[in-house]
Formats: sequence, structure tokens, C-alpha cells
Amino acid sequence: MVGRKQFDVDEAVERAMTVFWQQGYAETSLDALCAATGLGRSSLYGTFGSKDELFRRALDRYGARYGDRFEAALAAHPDDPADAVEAFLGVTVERITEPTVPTGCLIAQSAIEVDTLSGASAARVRELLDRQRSRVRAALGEPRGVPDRVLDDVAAFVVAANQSLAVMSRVGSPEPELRAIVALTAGAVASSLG
Amino acid sequence: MVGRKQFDVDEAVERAMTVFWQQGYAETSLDALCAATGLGRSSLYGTFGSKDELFRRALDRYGARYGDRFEAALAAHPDDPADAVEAFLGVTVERITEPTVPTGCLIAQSAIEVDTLSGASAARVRELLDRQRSRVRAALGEPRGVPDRVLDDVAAFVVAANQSLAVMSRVGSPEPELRAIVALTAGAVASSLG
DNA sequence: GCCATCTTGAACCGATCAGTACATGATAAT
DNA sequence: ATTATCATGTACTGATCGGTTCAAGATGGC
Repeated sequence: MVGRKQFDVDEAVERAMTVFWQQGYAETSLDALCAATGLGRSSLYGTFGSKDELFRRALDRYGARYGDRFEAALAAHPDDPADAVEAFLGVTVERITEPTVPTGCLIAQSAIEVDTLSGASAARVRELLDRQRSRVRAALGEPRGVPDRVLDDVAAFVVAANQSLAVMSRVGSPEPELRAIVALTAGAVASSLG
Repeated sequence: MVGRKQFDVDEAVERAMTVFWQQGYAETSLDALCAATGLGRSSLYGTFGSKDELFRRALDRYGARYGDRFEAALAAHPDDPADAVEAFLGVTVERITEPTVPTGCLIAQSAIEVDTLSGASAARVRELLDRQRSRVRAALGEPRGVPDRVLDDVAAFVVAANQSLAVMSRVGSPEPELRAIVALTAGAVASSLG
């Protein structure tokens, strides 16, 4: 265990994540990753293996960070699915308005370019979206008189709305408009389960 | 007017459009465009000037083709905004399930990568989305008792839902799921204006 | 001190990128 | 038939792509 790494691996992943998030996988060059992390190609390659593997690390980091926030938002409203959904989507709006990170969403970005990603990375993107969906589905519970099929559809609808926020934020939709989308989505959930 | 073009310019734009649509601007190489159109670089450059200008031609073609279909769908339900919205989004679902064209949506794809596009192309993408929004807004009319602000928000919501279909279709959402998203969106419109 | 092990920067690899130069060939006006 | 004009295929440009090689240095065990 000699010759220790001269940098913090997590921080490097964090910075790489931000670049992928901003530019997408294809448009992010190794040079850009080196510049963002302050590392040389050797360090990057020696630590992560390839651009593709680093990308997956970035996806995982993204999924973990915002997955936790989604979880917390849903859990804060255990008895009101509409409120839970509003909080869930609110996490995304708050992330988008956060000035220290890009607009859009790494998952939406990657979903759009999924055909040009490696098989492993494409699978990871689908996994992350599935996880979102399962989380929402679980938060909806099993209200009486509502068929399972409807609950599954509502969960898909909420995940879709979440992705739509990413697209709209990219072209400059202002926060109030994003909030309106959230409110209308939550309203649709309420009337579907009510 | 000698030395006439040996190819149909519209068909070339059509084919280029499909490639951009499938892969995005960044991931589409000139070689790919040459292969798809069957043209040499000289013909492409002589006719369109640059990859960027060709991309804008493709955007315009896309906007015109599906803009017309959106218009027709909305116009078919002049007295029922929810039905109009369902038909509007139905156009997108039908396009997505059409086997001869890619999944996703050229506008959503371009919106996501708007930061890496040229200024002119980015502006065109915003224009196309604005046009979508105006169309939906016009179709909602001026129902009594509904504030303008709500109508604007509903229009933004519908455009966002339209983009969400593109993202979800990319990761393989089956048609029934897309239809469910459409139905829930239309339902939200109905209850917002009702 | 000396060695084995690991990290790192820099130089390098072939491939591919968007874009261009130019010779060839086809056309239609004269 | 000659000529001016345009379209096209081929071959090229310098830049950049993702990835690799390797020597130089840093470290801890001995």
C-alpha cells in the first residue's frame, strides 16, 4: 500500500458527475473530465478504468444522492399520496433551481441518449428510472377501491412528470412554471386516487 | 442553371432529420449523414453549408410535419380542451409507436442538449417549443371563470407532458404506459378547467 | 540504503472529427 | 464545338477523440 492517491476519489466522481450532467456522456471529453477534476488521464484511467465506467460511477452517485432525497420527501407524507408526489417533484425543482449544479437531470439526459450509451450504462439508466418508479409506487400505498393497474400507471405518470421538469428546465422554463407543472401533476394524482 | 443537383434535397433533409432524431446532434457525424443520405460531403456542404445549418433544416422539417398534426388534433376537438389535449398527445404516442421512425422526439432530444448547440440552433429549439405551447394555449380557449394564469400553466403542463413521452419512450416504456400518461394528463386538464 | 509497489504527468497511438481543396464530369448557353 | 458554370467524389487538413505507454517520482517495508 504505497504510492497513495493524491486526490479524493469521491470528489473526482462528484466533479465528473457534474460535467456529464451538464453536457451528456457523448459531449464530455476526457480532456473536459481532466480539467474538471484537476487530474491527469493516468489518474482517471488508473482509478476508474474508462470513461464509461467513470460515467457509471457518476450515475450511481447521482442516483444515491437524489434517491435519498426522493425517499425522504415521499416519507414525509405517508398518508397523502398527492402531497407525497408534490414533495417528490419538489426535490427536483429545488435541485434545478440550485445555482451550484446544472439544470436538467443526469438521468433524463442519459435516458435521451440511451441508444448511444454502452449496454452496461444503458442498463444502469433503466435501473435508476425503475427505482424511481418503485419508490413512487410504494409511496402510493394500497388505497381502497383503486386497482393496482391504476396505481402503477400513476407511478409511471409521476416519473414521467419528473423527467419533463428536466427537459423544460433545460430550455429555460422559470421556476414558477416548473412549480405549476408539479402542482398539476399532484392534482392529477389526487383525483386519480380520490 | 447548369449542373443540376443529382438528388432530392427534401429527401436528404428527411433522412438527416431521422439520424439527428435517433442520435442527437453531437453524436451524429458527417460520415453518418453521408451514409444516411447517400451523398458525399461536397453535396452536403454545397447544399446546406454546414452540419449546423443542416440540423436547423431538419428541426424545421420536424416542426412543420408534427406541428401540422398537432394543429389538426387540437382542431378536431374545439369544444373540449381535455379531448383536444388527449388528441394532441396522442399524435406523439402514435409517432413513437410508428416503426419507421425512431422513438423519442427530435425536439426533446435537442432541448436536453441545448447548452451544447450553436446559438442559432438553440434558439430554433426554443422557438419550436414556444410554438407548441402557443398552439395548446390557443386550443384551451377562454373558458369562463378560469384565470389566464391557470390557462398558461396548463399549456406549459401539456407541453411538458409531451416531452416526458419522448424521454420515457427512449427507455422502452410500452405503449399502454404512454397512453396512461396521456390519459392522466388529459384528466388533469379537465379538472383544472372544469 | 535499497527495493518493490504504486501514482502521476507527458508524450504518444490510431481513429475519427468537421470542414476544405480540387480535379473530374455533366450540363446548357452560345 | 466551345465555354462558363455548377455538382460531385476523392483526398486531404489540422484538431480532437478515447485510450495507452512509460519514465520519473513518491512511499513504506526491509
